[in-house]
Amino acid sequence: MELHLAYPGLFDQGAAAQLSAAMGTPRQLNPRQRILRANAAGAGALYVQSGFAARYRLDRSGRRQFIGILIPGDFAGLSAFALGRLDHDIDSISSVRLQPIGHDRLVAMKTTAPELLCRMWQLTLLDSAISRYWIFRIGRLPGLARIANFFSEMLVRQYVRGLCGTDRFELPLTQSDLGEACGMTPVHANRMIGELRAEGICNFVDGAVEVGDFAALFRMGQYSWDYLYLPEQVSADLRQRLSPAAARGIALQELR
Amino acid sequence: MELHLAYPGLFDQGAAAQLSAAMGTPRQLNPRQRILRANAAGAGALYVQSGFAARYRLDRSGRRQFIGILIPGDFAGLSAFALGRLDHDIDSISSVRLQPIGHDRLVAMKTTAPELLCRMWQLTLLDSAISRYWIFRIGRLPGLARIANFFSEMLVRQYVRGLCGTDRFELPLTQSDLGEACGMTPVHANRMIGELRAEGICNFVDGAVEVGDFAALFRMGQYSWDYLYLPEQVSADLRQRLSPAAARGIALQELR
DNA sequence: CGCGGAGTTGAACGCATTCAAGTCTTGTGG
DNA sequence: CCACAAGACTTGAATGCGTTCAACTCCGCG
Repeated sequence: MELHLAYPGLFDQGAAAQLSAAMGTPRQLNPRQRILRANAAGAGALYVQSGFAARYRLDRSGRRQFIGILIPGDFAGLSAFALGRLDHDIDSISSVRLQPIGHDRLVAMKTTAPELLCRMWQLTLLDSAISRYWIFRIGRLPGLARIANFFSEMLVRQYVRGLCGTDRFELPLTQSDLGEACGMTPVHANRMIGELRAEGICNFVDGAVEVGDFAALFRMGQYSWDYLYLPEQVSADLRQRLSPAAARGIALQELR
Repeated sequence: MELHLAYPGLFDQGAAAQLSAAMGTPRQLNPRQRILRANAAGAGALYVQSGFAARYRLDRSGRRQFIGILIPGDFAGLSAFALGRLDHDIDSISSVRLQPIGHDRLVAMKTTAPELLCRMWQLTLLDSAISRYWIFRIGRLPGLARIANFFSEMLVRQYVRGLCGTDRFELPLTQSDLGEACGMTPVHANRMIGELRAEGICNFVDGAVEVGDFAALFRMGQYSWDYLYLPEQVSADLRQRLSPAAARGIALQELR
């Protein structure tokens, strides 16, 4: 089974094989299904083999705020394993194929493969870094930049796992979902998308984003991927694709 | 050395003693000093013995977005230990007393005290849960509720460590800081504070919050502390203080 | 054929920002 | 001791970004 080159820099060949061996039989979920419920007791982790899912919290009147997106190669429920329960809900967005790693298998790793468990810790820390970046995005950036920044993250996270190129990537969200992810109304999300389209930066249509101008997208969103802890080689590749000029030695500070 | 009953439910007497023993000599920092710099190589962790600090990221024009507040009993730099570097800056807000736990001490724990390291993992997951809740707060709540919700978190996190009662707590932020924490301008933060004061809910003055109406504060902010993973006993105590009626068997659904 | 969900667009409203001017406190130097 | 500068807080007024409400199109599906 393929691990999507999961988590560049974190898992080597051997670790991926070990992980793969620990996984149970996959289960398939339809779009818009509950994957994990808040407060549910932790019971192992779920590896997202394909499809997209969303972590979210509800406000008093029942409206959702996305607090994270799971893409192929992510784990759901790792924190519930370590903390005993989950503090938020997770729903599938598109059809999703999940592979469980039983609670006992994870416990067993403590003795049989401690450094694998250490990698799991790092995964949860990566999630944490991503959450912090979401705070920055929603707290500091105006609407247009917020969408561009969000798209940028979705692009990079998929790109570094070999799930897409730099000119197009899957994003099976509705415009309402997009609003819930970026802390704005669906109507406003729609308008911001329209603006990005009008400027030729990208086009969000049919559950995917067609990227017209890679560099402009990142610039518009003030995007920086430092928080994703990519290995230098991967980061350099991205920098080079973002700006071939920089690869020829011309420094572009603002792109870091 | 006192550990502030740190992290209710996570550390028992023995673990606290072990932790305490691993700590180096404290260092004192003035307000508004850099504690850790983004991209700095990880070098152990810093226990916050007293004082307040803020994690933040800068936007392109140099304005800060707070992505977390460190209160006494928190650790700074734990994630940098596990991931190798830090993705954000940390500054002191007030005077801060920090006690370092060297990188080597942490590494040594892998073999000498693995379950202590496991608790450290849980701490980082708690941080992660708090970050997610910040996304919810900033993404979904209108200005007034945002402030109330933020105050509520600061109250609960300090209360459960025995750092305050329910009628007043330290919060040595300026109104500008408050704005940076809640994703709004200082001017607007000022107005929201004024409204809370006018309604008799709380008064933010001289680096502390005087709580006029505990329950109203939480209600106004739609606050729920489920994400803090408090032990049931602690949570029950809070519930009881929040609403003595509930303790007499009258269910109040909206309070979680 | 009609329904419902997703997307689009217009117009009015309002929350939050911006700009600006002012007070108050604190610390520093004359 | 007072003068002054700087930072924190406060307040008013104008502006504008984003929400809300509403109507309409498009499309897939029963």
